[in-house]
Amino acid sequence: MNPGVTSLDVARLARVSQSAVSRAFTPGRSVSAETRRRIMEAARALGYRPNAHARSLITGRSRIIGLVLSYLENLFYPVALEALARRLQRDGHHVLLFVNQHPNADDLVDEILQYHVDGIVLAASTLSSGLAQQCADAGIPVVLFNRVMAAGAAGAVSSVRSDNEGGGRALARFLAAAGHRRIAFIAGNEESSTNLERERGFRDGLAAAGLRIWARGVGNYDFDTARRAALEMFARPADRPDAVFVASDHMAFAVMDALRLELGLSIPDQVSVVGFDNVPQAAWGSYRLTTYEQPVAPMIEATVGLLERYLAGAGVPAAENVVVPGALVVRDSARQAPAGAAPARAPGRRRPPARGGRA
Amino acid sequence: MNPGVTSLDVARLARVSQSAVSRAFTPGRSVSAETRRRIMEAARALGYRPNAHARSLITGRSRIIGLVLSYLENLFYPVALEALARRLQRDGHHVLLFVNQHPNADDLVDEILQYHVDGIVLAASTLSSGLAQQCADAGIPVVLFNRVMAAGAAGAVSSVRSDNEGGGRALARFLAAAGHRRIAFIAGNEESSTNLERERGFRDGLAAAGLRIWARGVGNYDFDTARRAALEMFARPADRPDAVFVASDHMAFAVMDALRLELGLSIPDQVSVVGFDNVPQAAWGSYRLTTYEQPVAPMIEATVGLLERYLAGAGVPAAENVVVPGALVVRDSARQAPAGAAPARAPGRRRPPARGGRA
DNA sequence: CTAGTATTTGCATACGTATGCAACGCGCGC
DNA sequence: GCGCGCGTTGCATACGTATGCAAATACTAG
Repeated sequence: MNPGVTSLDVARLARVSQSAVSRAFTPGRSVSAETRRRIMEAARALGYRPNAHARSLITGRSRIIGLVLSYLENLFYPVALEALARRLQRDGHHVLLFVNQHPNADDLVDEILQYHVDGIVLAASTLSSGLAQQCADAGIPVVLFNRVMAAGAAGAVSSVRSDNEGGGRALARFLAAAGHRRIAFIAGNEESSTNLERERGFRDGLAAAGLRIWARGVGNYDFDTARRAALEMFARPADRPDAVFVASDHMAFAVMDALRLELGLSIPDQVSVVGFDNVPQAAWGSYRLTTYEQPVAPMIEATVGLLERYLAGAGVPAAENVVVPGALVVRDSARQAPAGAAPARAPGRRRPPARGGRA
Repeated sequence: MNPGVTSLDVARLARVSQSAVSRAFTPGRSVSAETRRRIMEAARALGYRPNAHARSLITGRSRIIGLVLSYLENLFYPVALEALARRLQRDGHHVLLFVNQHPNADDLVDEILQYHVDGIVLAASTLSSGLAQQCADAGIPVVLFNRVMAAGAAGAVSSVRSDNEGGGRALARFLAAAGHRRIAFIAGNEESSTNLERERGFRDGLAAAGLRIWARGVGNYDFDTARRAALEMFARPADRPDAVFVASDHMAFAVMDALRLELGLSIPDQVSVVGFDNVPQAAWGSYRLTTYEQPVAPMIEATVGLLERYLAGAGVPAAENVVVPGALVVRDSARQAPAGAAPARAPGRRRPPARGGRA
């Protein structure tokens, strides 16, 4: 029966002081080998485990990272969540989950701060900036994952994201090189930084090829909204786009289904579709989606790196905005440039993901 | 600056005792309206929030539920996770996440117990039973989600699952009624209770129609393993199955892709495919998978209900095994019985999910 | 107006651990 | 042999809150 057994009980059994027990369980504290052995033996006999709450009450660190997210149906987030939890666990940290219910964002701040988390990861492309700012004001390091703050409100809020703008540009170049001329765009949440950056890069890339966006719809990062946007966009055969960039893979699947099954279009013969994220499903046979990869592992590594740097040095250093480079992943959902004209088809693995620079 | 401001600071500013502050923040404690107002005002002015760790040190409740899972790529788990977190948040609880790294299951127990969680939800169809037992021995209520313990080790471990056996039986009946005769099965993890129950129900259902499993493969609940199992199973055209039940939707997608795109088979004309779970993707146009729904909302409700009953009454009552009824969801991935012969096609919503009985 | 009760408040202590400080023992070099 | 320094150990206290108990206050009935 574990609860109730305290460091004092262990101390009594091992015939040492309570402090000794505490020190035995704190790496880097000075305890003789013999004493430690006796203590550990007693601890095992009693089934003792240090009480994390008492511990964090003293030390001021909870070894808990708060994670805020809002929409798990887009596989990008579960995958990132799993990677983050695994990575933090390696260093003895753990993830406390907060799901963002829209109306009461303030309550959420309250709840997070009560737990005195060591850091906060905000992983939701759509999220009130106020939340981040409030937490940062409370002196807790905040890392935005897959998102940046609006330019004005700098604050002590860091961010990690992939190269959304570069990705958008690469996709535009890819579509243009394949000879597409009527290229459409289906946006995610129009106010989200991810969408703004991807769209900007995409427009830039098109402009470089002397093109503009042919048609534009809004999918709001939601499966069914994206489906309806696609149906509307492709309603009139006359001025139908011949390619479409959908701002997330998750929406791109909806678009592909709508085009193929509801409108009877053939992909990529009649229309090319490209997405963004490279979630696992993008590799599935039914989609084989050409997309821009957000490299989860390096992004998580950067996120944890930022957090741990904060934890090591007391006080919150200046905010950093890390941009992790992604990579174009070419599959079969989009027509390709005639051989020799454009970037070659990447057959297997893409270039290895590297640690990002700063903005 | 929130950290550092304590109930004592609030007390001083509001000219009351620290106890009064504590009571003002504990619902149900006796404080006069006027005092509470003054306290809350002072608290707001200082940006005070009660320290959850100090609180749980005293009360013995952390308002934290530990959640253990291992594989988030199957959307069933993210969806359940989101529902669980949302539901718990409503009552002021939160989810602390533990990802099961296989080798060191014992370390995991240690980590969980250190946080003195109020309860544990084990949501992974494949997981060492020892973990559950150890936590239960420590006096913490454990609920297995989508899983039961092997018959022998009863213990104080409760469980919530859907009607796997009934689901398997329903799917068998459905396939048999449609006139299939060479009906195959692709298993998940062969030792998992979910797979055992689904397979047993399926065999029963086939037997009732005078049939047996025509061919059997193992997908281990993994996408690519399932794909390979399907390719092998359908390799020889001569004795090819005409229908296959895949033990989870996640694997069923792999199977459908393999059959259609790698073997050129037409679904459901040449072969019917049915799955289990009814994850969101099963409704997507490319799959339109006929499957048996595990009703997430009622399952979560039952899970939280069990936990809260434990928390209300001190001590852990007897273990309960809740079985939530599911429902067949008929779509287009499987041939249907000729009209009038078998259960009619369900066009829209299925019957509303209901609270389960006990086993 | 008084006695009695219900409600509110403060005091003191406890929860389980970490840590500064002083005391102690040991080994080393001179 | 002595003094010095280093590695261990115990003592005492602090972290921020909840709560039993007694004192004080407000309220009701007679």
